[in-house]
Amino acid sequence: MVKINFKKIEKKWQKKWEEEKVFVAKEENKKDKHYVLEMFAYPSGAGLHMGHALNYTIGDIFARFKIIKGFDVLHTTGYDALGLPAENAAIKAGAHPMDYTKESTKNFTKQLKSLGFSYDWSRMLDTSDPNYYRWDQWIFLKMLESGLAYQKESSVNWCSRCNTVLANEQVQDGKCWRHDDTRVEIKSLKQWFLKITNYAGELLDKIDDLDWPERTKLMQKHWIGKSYGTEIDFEVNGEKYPVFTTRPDTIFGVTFVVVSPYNQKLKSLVTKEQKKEVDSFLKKLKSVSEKDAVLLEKEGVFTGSYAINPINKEKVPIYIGNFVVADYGSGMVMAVPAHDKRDFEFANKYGINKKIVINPVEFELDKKNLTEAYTGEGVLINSKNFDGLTSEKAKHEITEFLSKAGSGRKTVNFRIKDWGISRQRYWGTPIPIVYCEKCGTVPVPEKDLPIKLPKEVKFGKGNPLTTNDKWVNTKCPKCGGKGKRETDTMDTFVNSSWYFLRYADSNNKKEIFEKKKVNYWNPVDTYIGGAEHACMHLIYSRFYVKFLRDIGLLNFDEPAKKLFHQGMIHAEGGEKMSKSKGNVINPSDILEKYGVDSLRFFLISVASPDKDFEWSEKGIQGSFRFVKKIYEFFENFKEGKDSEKIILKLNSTIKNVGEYFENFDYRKATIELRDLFELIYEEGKASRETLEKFLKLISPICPHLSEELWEKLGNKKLILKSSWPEFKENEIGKKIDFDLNEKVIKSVSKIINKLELRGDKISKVHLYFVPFEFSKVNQAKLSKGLNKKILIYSVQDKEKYDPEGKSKKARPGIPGIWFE
RNA sequence: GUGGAUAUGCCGGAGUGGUCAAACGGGACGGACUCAAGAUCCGUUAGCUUAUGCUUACCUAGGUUCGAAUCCUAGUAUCCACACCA
Repeated sequence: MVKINFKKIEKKWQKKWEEEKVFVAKEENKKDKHYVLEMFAYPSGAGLHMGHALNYTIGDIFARFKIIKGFDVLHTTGYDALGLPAENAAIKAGAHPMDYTKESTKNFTKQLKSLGFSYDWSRMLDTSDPNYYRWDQWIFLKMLESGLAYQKESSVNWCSRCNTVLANEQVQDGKCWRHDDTRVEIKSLKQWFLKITNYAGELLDKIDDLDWPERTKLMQKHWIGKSYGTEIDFEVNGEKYPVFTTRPDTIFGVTFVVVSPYNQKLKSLVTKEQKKEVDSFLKKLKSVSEKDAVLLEKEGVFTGSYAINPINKEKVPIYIGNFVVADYGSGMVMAVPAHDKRDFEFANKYGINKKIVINPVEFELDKKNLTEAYTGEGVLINSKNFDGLTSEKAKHEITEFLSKAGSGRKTVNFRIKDWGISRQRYWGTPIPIVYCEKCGTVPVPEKDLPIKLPKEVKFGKGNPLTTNDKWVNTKCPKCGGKGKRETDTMDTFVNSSWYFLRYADSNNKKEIFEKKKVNYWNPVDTYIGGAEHACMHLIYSRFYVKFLRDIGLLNFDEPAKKLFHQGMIHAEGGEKMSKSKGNVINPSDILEKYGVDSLRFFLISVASPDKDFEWSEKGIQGSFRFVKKIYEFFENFKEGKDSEKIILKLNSTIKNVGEYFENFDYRKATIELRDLFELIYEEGKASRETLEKFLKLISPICPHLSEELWEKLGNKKLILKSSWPEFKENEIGKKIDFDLNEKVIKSVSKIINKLELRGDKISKVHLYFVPFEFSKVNQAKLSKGLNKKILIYSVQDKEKYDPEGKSKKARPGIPGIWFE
C-alpha cells in the first residue's frame, strides 16, 4: 500500500495558495461578487473545537465553489475577542485578559491555518483591538446624536458578593454562578440603552423578505412580538397612568389594577400605611430572579392607592403583582379577573371582586360558580351603553369613545425591549462618556477616540475599571474641568453587530469603512452560524445595519441575504462533547491521523450540515479510505476512452453536484461523487478530461487532494483558478431514451395485470406523456408490448382525450394512465 | 401554555405517488489476499425461499388511488425555541 504524506501535501498547497494570493479578495467585478461568512469565533483558551471545524468547513466549501465558478469572493475571519467569558477565563488562569486573549487568538490562527481554510488573512480583525472598538465607540456617539442611545434606571440582576451586575446567563437557579449560596437580587441601576424599539416595525416587516430558515424568522417575529391594542389612562392622585390592553372590550370588568414591582413610579403609589407591607413583599421578591418568577404563584400586595377607571369613573385598588412584566407597555395593567387567567388567580387569592362583562355566545357564565376565567370573545353585558355589542365591535367603539374623551388611544405594542448595553466589567468596549460635575453627561469627541482600555487594573472586587484612578479621572471635554469616565463597558454583542461590514475594509484607520467598499461586498450573501443566535446577534445586526443605513453609510437594508444554521456535533453515543465528560474530539488530533481532506469529507458526509449528528471514529475512517482510494487510483490509472456509462454519470453528476453545493446539500454531493468515482474505479480507466472534471467537482470538499492530483495530471495552474465543468443536458436525458418504451411497457403491464386479475376489462389504454418524452415513445412498440390498443398523448395536447384528468399525473419517466 | 421541527431497515441518513425491500455511509456476517491482520478487495445483510414468486415492511389508526414511505385526516412520541407580554 502506498503511504501518502498528507501533511506534506497539505503544507505544500497551503503555501502555494498563500503565495499566489488566491484568497485575497479584490473588487474586480469579474463576474459577480459573493460574500461568504461564518460567524466569527470567541477565541477561548481551549482552542478550536469540532463545532468550529464544521462551521468553517461548510463556509469554506461554499467559498471554494464560488471561487472556481469565477466569482469575486470575500471570505475571511476574525475574533470576537472581547467579552465576559474571556475575562473570567483569564482571571481563573491568573492572567491579564489582554495577554490571555492574545495567546488564545494566536493559537486559534495557527489551528485555522492548518485546516487550510480559504480566508483572506489580510482582512482579519480582532474586536479587542482599539482600532476595531474605536468604531464601536464611534457608532455609539452617532446613536447618541440621533437620540438612539440613552440612559435610564433599570432593574438588573445583582450579586451582592461579586458586587456586580450579572448577565441573565450568569444567573443559575436564581443564584450567582460563582456563589451558589447567594441569591441574585433585582437592583435598580442607571444603564445605557440602545433604542432598538425604534426599528421594531421595520425589523418585523422585513423578516419575510429574508432567505433565512423559517424557524429563525418565526423566532424573531415572536421575539419582536407586535400586538395591536389600546392604551388607556387610569387616573391616580390626579396623574395619568397609561395602561396597555388588547382587550378594551372588557374595560367595564376592571376591578383592580396591578403594577410591576420594578415600576419606576412605584414609590409614589405606596401610601404610608402600606409601606411596611410593601417593603417586606419587595424584599421577599428580591430573592427570586426574573426567570424563576414564572414558576411562582401569583402574589402581590395592596399599595394603598386607587386608580380611576376612565370609562365609568369607578375607583379600583392598585396592587403590586409579581407577574407583571416591568418593561412591557407601561409596566402596569388593568385587571379583569372574570376574563383573564392571571387576574382570575390573583383575585381569588386576595378575595377581589369579579365582574362578568362578556357573555359567551354558546353558554351563560355563572357568576357564583365561575371556576375559571372566560378569555374568549362574546357579547358585552354590564357595560352600560356598550351592552349588546360583540367583542370585536366593542374594542373599536370603546377605543373611539376613550379617544374622544382624551383618555385612551389605539396603539401598537412590541414585546422587544430596548437593548441594555452597560456591563460592569472590564473586558469590553469602554463607553465614550465623561461625567462632569458642571456639564453633566458629556460624550467624548470623535477626535479623542479610541478610549482605550487601560491595562493597569485590579481584578476581584466589582468593576476593575474603577480601580485605575488615572484612567477614571479625566478632563471634561466640554469645560476642561474635573470629569470622571464612564466605567461601564459595552455588551459583547455590540462588537459583533457590525463586524461583517468592517471586513470590507478592515484596515481602514481613518474611517469606519470606505462607503464604496462596504457597499460592494455587503450585504453578506451567505451567512453561516449557529441557530442559538436567532434572537440576539441576528436581531442586533439587523438593527445596526438599519441605523448605519439611516445615517447614510450603507445602501442596503439587511445584513445577510441568506442564512444557514449548522447542526451540533455530539460525541459518540449521543452526548454533548464536553471537557467534564472527557469525550471531546479535537480537530487537531484528527488532522494528525487522517488529514484535512478526510475530516472535511467526513464532516459533511454524515448528515445534512443543518442537522445534529454524532461523531464516529468508524465514519471518519470510511472517509479516510475513500480519500486514499482516490489517491491510489490516480497513482496508476489507465487513460482511456470513457464508456457510455461514465459519460452519462459524469454529466448528471456535474449537474447535480452544482445544485447540491448551491443549496448546502453537501451530503448528497458526497454521495454522487462517490458514485461517480466508484464507476470510474470499477472500469479502471477513463479519459483525462473526465478525471479532471471529477477533481474539479470534489475540489471544494477536498481541496488539497484535488490540487495535488490535478498537478499530477500535468496541470500547471491551480485547480482553484480553473473553471467549473459544464454538462451536456442531452447526455443526461439520454438514459431515458434508451429504454423508455420498455420501461413504460413494464410498469403499465404490471398495472394491467392487477386490474384484470380483479376482473376489470380493459380494451383501450390511454397514456399521457410529458412533452419532451412524447416524441421518444413509439405507439406501435407499446401496443405490441402491452398487447392492447394504446393511445398516446402529450400532456400539452389540448385535443387529448382525458375524461378523468389523468394527464396531470404524468411525470418524466412515468406517463399518466387511463384505462377504458 | 404557545409556536416550530422531526418520526424510514442493526445505526446514521437519502427518497417524497409507479423503476422501492428502499440510495450512500457505518456496523455485522461470509469470502479473497495473507504467518496474521484492526490494512485492502469482493459479496451478503426482512422472512419464506431460490422462484427473476409470495408474505411482512418506512411511528399508529383510518382515508384517497388501479397503485403510498411519499398525498389527506386523526392520534402518539421525540427534540427545539419562546414562555405570566395583559
